[in-house]
Amino acid sequence: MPEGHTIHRLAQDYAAAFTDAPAPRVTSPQGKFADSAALLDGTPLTRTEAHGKHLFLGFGAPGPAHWVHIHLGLFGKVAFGAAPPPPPTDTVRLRLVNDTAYVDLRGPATCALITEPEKRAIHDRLGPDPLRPDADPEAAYRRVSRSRSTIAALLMDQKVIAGVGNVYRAEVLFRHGIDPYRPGKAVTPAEWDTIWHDLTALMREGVRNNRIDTVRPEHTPEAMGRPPRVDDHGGEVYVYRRASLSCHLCGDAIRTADLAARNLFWCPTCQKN
DNA sequence: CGACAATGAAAAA
DNA sequence: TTTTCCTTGTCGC
Repeated sequence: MPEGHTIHRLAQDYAAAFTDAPAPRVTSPQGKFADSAALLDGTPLTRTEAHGKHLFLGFGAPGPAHWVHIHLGLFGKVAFGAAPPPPPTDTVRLRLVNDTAYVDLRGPATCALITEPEKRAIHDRLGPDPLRPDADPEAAYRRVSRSRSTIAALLMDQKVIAGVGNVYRAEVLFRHGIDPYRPGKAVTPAEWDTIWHDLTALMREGVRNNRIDTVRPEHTPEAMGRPPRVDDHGGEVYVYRRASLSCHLCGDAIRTADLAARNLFWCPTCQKN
């Protein structure tokens, strides 16, 4: 379920299992990364880093000589386990194994060996990431406030803000009653400040729990006396994938539409601003 | 067993 | 704006 929180969590988990440890065996059973895997095999994993939905694994010390750039895309997945690993299936793009742990990467949109300058170029084309300490929310607002695109499209644009995906965009707009079709240039500085800081808090919690929860304590199923969620995306939400179900707050039907090539969900009654 | 959807984004047109 | 790529699970026949 790869939005930015997932990738930051993966950076932590890769580090916990493979840094400060003997160099892992690196393989690519699926084959597409085989040459690079052979090059890295036996080199220690020394750093891991996330920016938006991009994951970077640094091999070699001290400033990593090699970076593996991973992007999960829509359905890439990572699976950690205790050593010894099971025989790999033929879809495992990248496997790391040491004496205590293994990790398998399947179905990524990107898994490539890159250099430090290439890595820098990726950072340069990404907007600020609410989960990174170096993030500058003003840089994002400069783009938002100049754009005629809708706020819903801008939140999904990784050049504007990195790490927000379809769930966080729908949920943060609901939480602040903002009409997803409002043009970016009509978003006030105060509103952007609210959106940014709420995203920071929500996504930090997402990293901690490894899932997306956006429902305030007073609106949980227990607090509202309604049945718990039925959807299988993993967390408790207001509108995401709840098309035609009733809004938790006002009871009106949640709507859905295509926006920025994805399914948008919103409550037309609660999000009129 | 094929069709299809899914929290993404780049390339092609 | 449309097509393409990556994988897995589910649904319908």
